[in-house]
Amino acid sequence: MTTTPAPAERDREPRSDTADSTHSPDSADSAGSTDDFLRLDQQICFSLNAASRAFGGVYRVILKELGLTYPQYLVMLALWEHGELPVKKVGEHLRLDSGTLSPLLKRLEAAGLVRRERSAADERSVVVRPTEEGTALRGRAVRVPRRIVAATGFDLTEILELRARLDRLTSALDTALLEDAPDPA
Amino acid sequence: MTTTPAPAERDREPRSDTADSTHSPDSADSAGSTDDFLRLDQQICFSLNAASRAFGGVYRVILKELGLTYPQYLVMLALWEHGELPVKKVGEHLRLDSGTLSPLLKRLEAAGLVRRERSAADERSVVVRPTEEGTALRGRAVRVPRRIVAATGFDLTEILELRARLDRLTSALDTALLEDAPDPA
DNA sequence: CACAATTTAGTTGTGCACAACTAAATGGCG
DNA sequence: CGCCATTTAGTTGTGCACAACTAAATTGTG
Repeated sequence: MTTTPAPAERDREPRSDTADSTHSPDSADSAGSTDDFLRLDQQICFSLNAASRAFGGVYRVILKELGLTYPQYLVMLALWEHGELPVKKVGEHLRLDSGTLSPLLKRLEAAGLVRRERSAADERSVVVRPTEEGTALRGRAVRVPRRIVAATGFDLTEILELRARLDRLTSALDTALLEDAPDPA
Repeated sequence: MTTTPAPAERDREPRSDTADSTHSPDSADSAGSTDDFLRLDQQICFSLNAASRAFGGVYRVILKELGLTYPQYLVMLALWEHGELPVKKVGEHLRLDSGTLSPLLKRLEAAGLVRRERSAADERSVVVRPTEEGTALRGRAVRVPRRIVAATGFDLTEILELRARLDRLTSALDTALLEDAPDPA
């Protein structure tokens, strides 16, 4: 118990200037009005991040018995759905690039769940397909989503609504990123 | 675009591969329901994850001019709010353990933004406090949240609602984890 | 007081995310 | 045909997340 002296910061009161989005962010300290926005528990991304990691913990426990990590599980989901995919397509489905996928797929291959082979038609492409063992794993994975949903305590309607909202958020953020950091040259 | 021969396996209803002993009893209301749950685009965690990483991209661009990563920014937020904190408390605020924080704080210290010193009262504890430079950075960080909010395209009401929902989700997941995980018999 | 249990940071090892880069194959174009 | 821009995976390096562990200080209890 650290017996912190509690150095008497200013009282942080949830000021009701919240909708004051047009207020100029100019002057230096501005310790009053914009203060609230800097509070940790006001940050949407923090809540998002925390939820994502909380999910990670639950998935870690549940997927342990399948011998998968969560990203590996996502790859297997994509393969179960599509049968086989070039690395490129896997990356599109999962929003991951080869820097993440190459070692991940190598681990899945080492675990005997997928095989990777260069496409004959296009030697640049590497096609990933589940092995028999990988396909068999699907039977054991079927119960995972239900257990996850149960852990959230949300009903299906609420989940669908949240999902829609998050997808819209992701789109907006992607768009903002493209508008802000272009280098079209 | 790889001119995939389109293996025509789009429609899969492989009920036969689930010959395991433990038959899922509950619900099982309609045909194909289990199948749908395994679809990638049905997974709430995937949407959450994607949103979290999309945020990461936006923060990366915005925080670059402050020389901070997102987790480093969160630490600075906590320090700006509380003045100084032992590592333990930082971890509680951010839901991070020492395995993550120790190297992160070391990098912040190397950047000259914080100092770390052993508490005299309790030699186990290490107190983190912002340097003058670290405190000064706050002035430049003040406008970050507004830019983030702008990038989402959400209004404040919607953000608050989403945040509340996510926090509730995180609580539920944490609870489920505590109930499920420990069985040290 | 002695000493075991707990608390607190730190270290090590594994895996993911992503930027920046390399290498090889492909396709377009003169 | 020869050449070059593009596409596709892979590699390297940095940083975060977390489990499992260590070391040291502190606390509780007899």
